[in-house]
Amino acid sequence: MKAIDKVFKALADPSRRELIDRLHAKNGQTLGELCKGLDMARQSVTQHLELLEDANLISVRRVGREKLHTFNPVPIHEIYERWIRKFERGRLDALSNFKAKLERK
Amino acid sequence: MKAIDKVFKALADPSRRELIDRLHAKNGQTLGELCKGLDMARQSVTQHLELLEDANLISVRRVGREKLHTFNPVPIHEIYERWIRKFERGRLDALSNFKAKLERK
DNA sequence: GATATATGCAGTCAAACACCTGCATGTCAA
DNA sequence: TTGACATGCAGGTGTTTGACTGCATATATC
Repeated sequence: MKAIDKVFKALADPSRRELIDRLHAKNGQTLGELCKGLDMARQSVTQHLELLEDANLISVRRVGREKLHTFNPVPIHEIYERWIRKFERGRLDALSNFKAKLERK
Repeated sequence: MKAIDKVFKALADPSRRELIDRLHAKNGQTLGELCKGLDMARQSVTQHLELLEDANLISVRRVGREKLHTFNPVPIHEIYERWIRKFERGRLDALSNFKAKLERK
């Protein structure tokens, strides 16, 4: 499976997007920390995190008996650059008009 | 299911993203047209299109015996605004610095 | 060492997904 | 009106997903 496909798949689930949001708000959280308030079993959270890791959206390091998670924004940038940006053509044009106007001053 | 969830789900499949790409390249294509080159049965394509329509990513109108499809960029804009943009903070800051510099001139 | 805590591993299960086939209906055109 | 064409509808199937439970292992703390 292509890397970009994994990212889109990973983002398809609301629980996983919430996990990303939480890590973006506070990086380095443990598995246990991430479980709190996510009304589902620890194992389910683990599975979601594995999927996110496989899509390179988070990275993991062990410290003692704890597992610390870090959000990686690169794949989301790539999705934006390679796929979403082309649908934002209008806005990009607006920006380049803005620049052009300034250069004419 | 929340509207934004439907959009993410709809984007999770590569075939559906290809359909969007194709409609973005050329709007108003019929079902038959969209089937060509998409190595799968017509019914499968229909299902994908239904899902895209449900996510409001395309709209459909009938003309005679044909079904014409039109791409709607709004949900993708919304995903960008409501979810992706916050991870692009660095770039946004760069833009506002750019503006600030200009205003100081 | 004993106990509590954090996470890992294996297996189960229902529902959703992504595909298919066969037949039906509706529309255009000769 | 009849034949060709575009799409719709119903139902079937194998795989993946998203959740669970129970038990195992590793690490910190007393």
